[in-house]
Amino acid sequence: MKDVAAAAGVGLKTVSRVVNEESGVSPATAARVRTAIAELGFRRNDSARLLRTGSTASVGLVLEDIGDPFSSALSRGVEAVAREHGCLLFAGSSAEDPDRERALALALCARRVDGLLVVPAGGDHGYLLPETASGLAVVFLDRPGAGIEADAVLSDNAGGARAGTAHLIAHGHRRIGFVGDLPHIHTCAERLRGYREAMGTAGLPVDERWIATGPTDPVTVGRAVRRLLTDGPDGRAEPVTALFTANNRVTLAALRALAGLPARPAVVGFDDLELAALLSPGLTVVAQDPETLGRTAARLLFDRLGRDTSPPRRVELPTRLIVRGSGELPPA
Amino acid sequence: MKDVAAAAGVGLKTVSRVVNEESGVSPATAARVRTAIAELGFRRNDSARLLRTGSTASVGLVLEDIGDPFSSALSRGVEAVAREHGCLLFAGSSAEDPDRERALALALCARRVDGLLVVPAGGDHGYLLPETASGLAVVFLDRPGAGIEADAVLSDNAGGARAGTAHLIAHGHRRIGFVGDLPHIHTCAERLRGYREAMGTAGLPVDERWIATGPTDPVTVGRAVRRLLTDGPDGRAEPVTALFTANNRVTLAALRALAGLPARPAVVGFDDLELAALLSPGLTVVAQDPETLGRTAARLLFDRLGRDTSPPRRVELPTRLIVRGSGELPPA
DNA sequence: GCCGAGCCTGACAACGTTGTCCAGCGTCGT
DNA sequence: ACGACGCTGGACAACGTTGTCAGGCTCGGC
Repeated sequence: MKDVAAAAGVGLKTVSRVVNEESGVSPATAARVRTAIAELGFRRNDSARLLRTGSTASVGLVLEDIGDPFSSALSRGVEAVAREHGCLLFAGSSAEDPDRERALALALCARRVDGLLVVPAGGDHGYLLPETASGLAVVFLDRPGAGIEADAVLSDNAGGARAGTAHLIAHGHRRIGFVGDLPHIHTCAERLRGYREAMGTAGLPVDERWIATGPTDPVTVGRAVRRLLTDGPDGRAEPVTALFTANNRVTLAALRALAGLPARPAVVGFDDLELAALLSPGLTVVAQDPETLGRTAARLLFDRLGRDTSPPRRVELPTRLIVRGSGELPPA
Repeated sequence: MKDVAAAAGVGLKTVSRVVNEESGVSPATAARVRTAIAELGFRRNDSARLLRTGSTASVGLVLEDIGDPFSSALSRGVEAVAREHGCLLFAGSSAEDPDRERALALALCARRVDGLLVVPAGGDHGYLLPETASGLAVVFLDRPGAGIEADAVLSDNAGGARAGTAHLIAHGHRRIGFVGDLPHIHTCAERLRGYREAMGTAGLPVDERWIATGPTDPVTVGRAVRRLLTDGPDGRAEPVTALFTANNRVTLAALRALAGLPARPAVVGFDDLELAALLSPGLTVVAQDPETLGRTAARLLFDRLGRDTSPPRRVELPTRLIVRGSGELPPA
C-alpha cells in the first residue's frame, strides 16, 4: 500500500480511501490510485485490516467429521448463512475427541473468529468461558454444550426415536433392538430415551440385552446386529424381530451386516440416506434436516453478533418419519 | 499482553517469550507471567501474531459444494493433512459458478492464506497470477486450472469411463447412453472422451442422441433418462439398453428416475455411492477416492510451501471398477 | 480583498504481536 | 582485581491497515 501511494504520488490514507470506496477523493486522484494498484497488482491485506478494525469476518465451525454426510450437509447450511453475512468459514473436525474439540475451538478463538459453532464432542465447555466473557459468540449444534450458558440448536431426537419405534410397534413388533452410537453422546442418549418411552407407552418390556451402543465401525455394529438376531438359542434372550438404528453410520453398517444374514428384520433408521428410497424394501427413516440445523444455528449466531443479548435459547427442530416399507415387515 | 506484562511486572517481550516457550526466561519470572496470564484469561491473538510473522498458518479450499459427499470426502483428506501441518482450513463453495469461485478465491487471497486448493468452476484462473507471483501456492483439485501454471491432482477420468463403458460392452450392450454433467466441466468432458474411446475400440458407432449432458437436478436427468430409453418409437433412434452415468449426482437422479419406469437398463456409474452394494442388483461403479485426492493435493501444496520449486506437476490417481451386478444385465 | 465554509488530502497513532538490539548483572578465568 | 562472557529482561520498530485530526485549497459572499 505504501508502494501504491508512492507510485501514485499520494498519501497512504488516500489509497486506503480508494480501496474502501470511501467518499472524499476526487475522481482524478482516485483514477491515478487505481492505475497504480493495477500496475503493482496490489491486494489489500485483510488480516491487517481486520486486526485494525477488530472484527475478523469469519466464523469457526467445529464438527465431528467434515467428511460425514450429516456434518457436510450441516456445513452447507452454515456456509450459506455465513456467506450472506460476508463471512468466511473456518471448518475443522473433532473426530469425536474432546481434546481435539478443545484444541480446535481454542485455535479458532486465538484467531479471533467472530463466532463459533460447535458440535460438542466433549462433555464440558467451560474452557470457553473466558472467550465468551470477552465477546465471543458461541452456538452449539446438534447437541447441547455443558458448563456454559449458550444457545443450542438440536433435533427432536427423543420425539423422532419415539415415532420410529412406535412405527415398528404398530406393525406388530414386540422385541425391538436399539443399535446406537457411544452412549455418552447426547443424541444417542436422547434417542435411546425416545425408544424406551415408545416401548413403555405401548406397555412393552425392554430387555437390556436388546440395547447395543458403542463405536460405529462396521465390525462392531455387525457383531452387535448378529448378536441381537441370534441371541435366542442359548436361552438368554429372544432374538429381536426389528431394529431401530440410531444414526446414519449405524444404519449403514447394520444394513451391510444384514445383507450377509438370512434373517430379515424390520428396520427403521435415524437419519435419511441418499439411496434409502431405492432399496427394496425402501428404508423407513426418521429424517432430520441437517442443512436447516446448520442454517438455524448460524442465524442464531449472527443474531448474537448483532448484540442480541436475550437469554440463551434452545431451539429444537422437528424430525420427520419417512415411511418406505422396511419398518412394515411383520415379525417372523 | 500489555496488561499481562503490567500485572506480572515484566516487559512486553518477556510475556511474548513465555507464551512462545522461548528460552531465556528464568523459571521464577515465567511462573509469575503464567499466573498473570491465567488470572486475566489472556489468549494470544494469532491474527496479530501471523501478521507480524508473515505466515497465516491457514489454507483455503474452494470446492463445488461443501455439502456434496464427494466434496466433503475431499475436504476430509485436505483437513487431515492441514492438521498435520498445524494449519487451519478455510472452506467455501463455488456452486459451480465461476464468479463465485473467483470472489471466494480472491477473498482467501486477501486473507493471505498460505496456500489455496481449488476445484475449478471457471475456465480461466489468470486472476490468480498476481497472487502466485507474490508467493501464494495453488493446487488444483479434481480438474485442471487454466490460464496459470500450477499443480493439479486429478482422477483418471477417461480411463475410468473407458473401463466402465467397456464393462457394459463386454456384457453385450451395443447402444449405451451417456448421462453427464455440464459438458464444459473437465471431468465430464474427460469421461465422455473415455466413453467414446471405449465404444470406438469395440468398433461400435455412437449416436449423438445417446449423449445427454446438462444440469444434474433430478428433473433434467429424469427427462434425459426417459428420452434415452424411449427414443425408439418415433423412428429417430433405437433406445439404449444401458446407461453410463458420469457422476454421483447424475447416478442418483438416474436411479430415482429408473425406479419409476418399467425399463431395466444396465447401469454403471462414475463415483461410488454409500448404499451401492445394497441395491439389487448391486450398483456397479467406477470409484474414485476423493479423500486420497484431497490428501494428495494438500501434500503437494505443503511441499510447495516448503519451497519446492520444481515445475508444476499433474498427478493422476487411478480409478477402480467395482463390479456389483448392475452392469451385467443383458440387453433387452 | 478578506473571511468562512466546504472539500480533499496526508501525517500520525493505533491494533497486538514478534524480531532486533542493547543494558544490566552476576560469574568465571586469568 | 579486572575484563569477558552468559544469561535475563526490556525498549523500540515493524507487520499493513484504518480512525482521527489538522492543514491546504478553492470558492462564494460580504
